[in-house]
Amino acid sequence: MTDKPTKRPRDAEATKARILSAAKKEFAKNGLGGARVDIIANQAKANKRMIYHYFGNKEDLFQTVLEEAYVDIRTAEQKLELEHLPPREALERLVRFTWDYYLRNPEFITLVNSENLHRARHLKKSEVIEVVSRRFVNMVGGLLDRGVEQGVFRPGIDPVQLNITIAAIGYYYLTNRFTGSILFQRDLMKDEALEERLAFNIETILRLVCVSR
Amino acid sequence: MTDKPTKRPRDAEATKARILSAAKKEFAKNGLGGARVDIIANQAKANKRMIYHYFGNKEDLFQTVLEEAYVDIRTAEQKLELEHLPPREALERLVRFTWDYYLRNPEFITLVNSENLHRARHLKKSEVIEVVSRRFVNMVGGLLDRGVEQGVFRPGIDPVQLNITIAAIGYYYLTNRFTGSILFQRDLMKDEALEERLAFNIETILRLVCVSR
Amino acid sequence: MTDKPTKRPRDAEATKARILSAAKKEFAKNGLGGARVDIIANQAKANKRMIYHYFGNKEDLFQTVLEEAYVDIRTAEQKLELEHLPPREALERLVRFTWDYYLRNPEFITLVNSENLHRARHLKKSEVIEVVSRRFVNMVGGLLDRGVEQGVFRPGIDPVQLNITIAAIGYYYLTNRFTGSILFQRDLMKDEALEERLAFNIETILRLVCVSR
Amino acid sequence: MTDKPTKRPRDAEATKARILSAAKKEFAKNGLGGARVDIIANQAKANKRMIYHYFGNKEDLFQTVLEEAYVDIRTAEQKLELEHLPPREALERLVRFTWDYYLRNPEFITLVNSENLHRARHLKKSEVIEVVSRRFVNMVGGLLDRGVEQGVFRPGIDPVQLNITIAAIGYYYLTNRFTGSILFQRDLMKDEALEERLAFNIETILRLVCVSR
DNA sequence: TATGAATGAGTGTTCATTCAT
DNA sequence: AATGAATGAACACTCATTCAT
Repeated sequence: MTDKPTKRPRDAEATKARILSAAKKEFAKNGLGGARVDIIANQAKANKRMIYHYFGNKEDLFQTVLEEAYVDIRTAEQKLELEHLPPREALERLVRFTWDYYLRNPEFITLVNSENLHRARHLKKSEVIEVVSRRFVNMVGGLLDRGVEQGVFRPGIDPVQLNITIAAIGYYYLTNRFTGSILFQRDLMKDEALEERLAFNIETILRLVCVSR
Repeated sequence: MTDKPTKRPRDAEATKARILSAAKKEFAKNGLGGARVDIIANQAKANKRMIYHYFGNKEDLFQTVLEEAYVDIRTAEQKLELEHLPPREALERLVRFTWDYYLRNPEFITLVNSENLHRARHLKKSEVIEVVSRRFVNMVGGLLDRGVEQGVFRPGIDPVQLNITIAAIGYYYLTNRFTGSILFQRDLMKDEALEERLAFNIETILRLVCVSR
Repeated sequence: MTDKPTKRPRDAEATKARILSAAKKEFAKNGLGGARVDIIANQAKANKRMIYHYFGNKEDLFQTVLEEAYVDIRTAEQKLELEHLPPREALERLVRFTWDYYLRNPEFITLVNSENLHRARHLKKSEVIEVVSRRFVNMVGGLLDRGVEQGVFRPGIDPVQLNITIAAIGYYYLTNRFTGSILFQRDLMKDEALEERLAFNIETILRLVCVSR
Repeated sequence: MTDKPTKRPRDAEATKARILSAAKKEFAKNGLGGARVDIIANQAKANKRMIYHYFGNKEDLFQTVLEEAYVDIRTAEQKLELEHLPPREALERLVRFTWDYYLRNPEFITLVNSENLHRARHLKKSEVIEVVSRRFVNMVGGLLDRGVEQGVFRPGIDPVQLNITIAAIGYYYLTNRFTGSILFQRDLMKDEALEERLAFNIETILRLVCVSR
């Protein structure tokens, strides 16, 4: 705070951050195998050597990018403060958030796809993941319990299955938007289509979870 | 059709078939970019040169594999004969079929993922796809109409959104089974888990479509 | 023998031979680590890809070169037909041969040096080596026995130690010819120096092995 | 010598020494080409930049290490005080010393090998080497003269050839211990083997030099 | 004196594709 | 119809060395 609080010597942190950002983009665009280290280096306005210096190798860089992506979404979810909303609103908010997050962070989806193509080889080695994941499941579990208590949610719903379903109905639509647009011969990404889909997804989840009255 | 119905120049057709089969496997396992032409040739017990002879190049081979995959699933769907079942049973059957098909043909999912990573570049060039797709949407649309007519389905449901949702809840679970198993710390692929998921998916769709009574 | 007895299709064997020859040169000149695959390919008038096709990788190529070098010298030794000479002449012939071989095949020395720098990592994996080596030790052992029998060689000499010594006094002189020429301030490689050294070596071995009379 | 006998700018000298020691190890292990500047810096607990500051570049560092190695062995040899021993004992002592020195300073051998691979490029530029070398040859020459005078050594032996032979029979055995152990299928480095070899070497030299009586 | 950041030119290796038979 | 040989462009990764502080 005294002398040079912000400026670091030749700014290693900034370089690392630029590399990570460029890597996320490139991995998202082309997958782990298709991504090019040269391109990452250029986009980061860094030297290829720096990537190996800071991140070891391409796979370790991918792992770091992936971990960061998971931590980011889980962190954002924690900020939703669902506890302060009535269960139904909270649930709707979660569906809406999930959809919006995927929409605004399309890299997340591609990274996850790539990781699954590689059988989660990198996530297996990660240590940060479990913690953030567990907290998330508990959050949804708590919401479900609260809803049941108040008589607005059906009892007996598995929070893991619900989580998966909420993710699925957004994720699938977006990851398969290219083939989908051809198969169904409509532009799945135009604004009205996106709004329509979100509404459909909210309806799907509410009908699944809420007691019919 | 008329000339030589039984006796084809057997070797050529067989070689093509072996190449296609090996290619589907390899593309599914490693994606378009990660697949190796050498490996396809070896697995097909064919010569690398044959691949180029019959299919032009790697991308064209991928396109052929992809088209075949879509034709296969659409053909199987047509055989369901949903028209002969009551709407509710027909809908459940469709959900069940979709799930089973993905489960038994995991290559389909990976091929589609790969194609979307490449922004449906190959599907765009395909001509066979539109036909089979349209027929499929009509089938589901017809089912919805019949269900509404009989008073068991809610009116106003978009068959495309429904299709996407039915696919999504199965597809997402299976394509993300590796990361999912780590995130949720359970084996998503053991028998009970699979049965449980199918039941959950049927419930999701029925609650979405059927009138609550 | 009928149609095209000598010419092979696009001559894979010739290419392999050219690669091996170029590799021997390059490895001898620069050691395993210092050798450049590019240079080997160029010198062999072959493509770099061919090296990997035929030999796997750089290390395997080195192993092949090394094995060939050992087989070559052991084969040449077998052709000496020491059995047909009186023991003393046979022994002298062996010393002379060893010296000449090192002199005419300087790559052999450098290859062996390089392999020892790498702790014989490649030779350990070789299967051909043991056979040819054993035959060689037996040859010298037989010669010693014969000399003892005839009363011209001292008894109790270990053939392995003798082998090593015969090799050592030639090998060391030649492998260290560069530093030696500076240290001793004479050109160790001029003709007279070479002749003088050979004579010295013969004297060394004969005095070591023969009975003094 | 006079000015600041005890208190040197300690850190600088210590850093240089640590670098030299680490460099000797690394060069001995991997040769000039295979040695890594990073590793030397790390092992020396110094900064890579220091190496360039104190020694110019990698090759100059190698030259310094090499010179030091030669000075060390020549210095040790001078301490033998062969003049105070009877010729035969003095000669045996020299053979024994040479063997022991190689055994206890294996880096020396590898450094010399590496330098010869590079055609003594660095030694050529050195100025200290000639002095120490000449003194050494003179020492052996003096010993030979003394032995001849006393009637125990044969006349006419070239001290340079003798030097080379004494070195050769130890050096070769040790530098080729890895390939040798495989070729001869015995562990050349176990204690008995080493003792046996030393005895054999002493015998070889004594028979070569001493008059047969 | 000392150090972490940064780089350009390589280095082994891989791959889709074409050539010659 | 089928095949082994050959290639050029690219790719992940490395290294000695210099820059900036």
